[in-house]
Amino acid sequence: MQVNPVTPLAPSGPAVIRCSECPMGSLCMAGGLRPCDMAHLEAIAGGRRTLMRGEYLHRAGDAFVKLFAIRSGHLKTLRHAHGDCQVTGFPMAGELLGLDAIADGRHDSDVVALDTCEICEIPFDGLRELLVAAPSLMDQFHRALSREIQRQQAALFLMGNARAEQRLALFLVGLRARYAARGAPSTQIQLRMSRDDIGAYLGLTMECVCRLLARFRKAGWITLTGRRLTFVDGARLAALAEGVCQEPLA
Amino acid sequence: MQVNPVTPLAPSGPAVIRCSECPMGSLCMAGGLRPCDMAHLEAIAGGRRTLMRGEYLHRAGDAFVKLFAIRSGHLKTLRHAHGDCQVTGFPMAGELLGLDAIADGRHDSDVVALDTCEICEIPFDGLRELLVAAPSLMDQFHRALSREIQRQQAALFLMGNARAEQRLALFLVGLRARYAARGAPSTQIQLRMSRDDIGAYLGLTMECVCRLLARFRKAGWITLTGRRLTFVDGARLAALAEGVCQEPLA
DNA sequence: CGCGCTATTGAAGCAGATCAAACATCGTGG
DNA sequence: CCACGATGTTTGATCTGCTTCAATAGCGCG
Repeated sequence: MQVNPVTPLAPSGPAVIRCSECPMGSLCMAGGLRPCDMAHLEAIAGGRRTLMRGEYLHRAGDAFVKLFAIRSGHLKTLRHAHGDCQVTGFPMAGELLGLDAIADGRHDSDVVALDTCEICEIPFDGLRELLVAAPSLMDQFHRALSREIQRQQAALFLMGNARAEQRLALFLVGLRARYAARGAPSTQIQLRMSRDDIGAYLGLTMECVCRLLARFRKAGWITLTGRRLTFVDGARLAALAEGVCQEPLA
Repeated sequence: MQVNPVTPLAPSGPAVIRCSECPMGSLCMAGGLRPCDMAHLEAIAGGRRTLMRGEYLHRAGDAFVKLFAIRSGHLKTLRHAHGDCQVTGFPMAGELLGLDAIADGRHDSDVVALDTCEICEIPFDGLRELLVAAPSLMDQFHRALSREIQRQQAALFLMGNARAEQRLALFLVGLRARYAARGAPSTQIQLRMSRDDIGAYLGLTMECVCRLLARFRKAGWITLTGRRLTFVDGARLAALAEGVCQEPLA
């Protein structure tokens, strides 16, 4: 029942030093680069860092010096203001962190590891110089920035228009799709975040998330024991996520 | 009572041809550029366009060819999916549009003029070449992208955590701040969008927006006749926006 | 002057929040 | 090994803020 200890999502044993050999290359910035540009990127993306569960990659207010690329592991990004706290995302392997800090040279969110994470550090000053020399990398970088805007807009749309049931369904199928995009098994996944985190991400309370998960389970769309989630009727779930309103689901 | 017909927010009479002379220069991408870089930008940012109220700058699905810089006027950006429609922003003079379309070469939102607008067109291919040649422009561009991410994150936070009263207060003080940042009179402003638009932006119904505006009016914090809004007790409104929970406001 | 659109106000219903309590799960130390 | 507390999850009961539906009022404009 246990998955193979070495999967694209588990921390790899010895640190991989080259972007060209990184299993996440196609998702991270290095995707679609000419080999020589790749070499340049490797040259500046020297730093590695390992985070244990609960450790912070950075906190709101920290000076922005580097971008971070996730080599493996799962994290959550947080934003707070006067007591309230919102989870803004659950970044995972192959994603880029810190893009929102470029504008004013200071991070405005916390980033916490949900499990053991391997992180690449990309000094922004070095990257800036490199972008000028390697246009394909620059394009890649701009796409990454733009995609981040899209992601936020989609999330915003979700919060504004979808009701709880739909939000959660969308969250689940989105999560599944992200694992699938990484070539990882996606019909059965281990949730790395608490119900509370999910709630804070979707703008719902923990209790509400629980009840909805129970409904999905009773409807036979998923099975869920603890944080082990299995998609049983993915199509039905996806339909709900798309807003196709079916029977009110008792 | 009528404002001077020539203000930074009104469409200027004869088209200004040079970025260096554009009244919005400091807010748009040209801010803080070396004069020679400015000249380059002027060279590629040739196209001008005037939109009348209700006209579309572009629609979801349109191919992405140019970025748009707003020289004057007000617009709204829309996103839809299966019937539902969300207003994602009310861009105004000095802001850049289209950054979300870079990633996949296709716009995924509609942009509609709320009044007469003058728009600069910046061919993206030209800009890309220019960025390589002019590092200061590249930095400026990255800041613009990053700031857009921040804006979306802030909006997301709002939707997730703030209740209706606070959202609307935040919307109003935000609007005021944006006028102030442009050097325009900001204690009395003309809303360019309908109550419905405000609702669709804040994730509320039009009725709810109306009721809240009525409350703010009764509390003596604003006056509002039609779309003419005056801030009377800005501090109180700002306090509410910041989440300082005061008396329940009858 | 009357038509159409936007805005306002009222009454009723409901989705999700809040409060509260039981129940797993898990690491830890006796 | 089990008892233990800490943490996370589940379910129930009640409450409330916002939506929905409906009707009226202003306002601009031909």
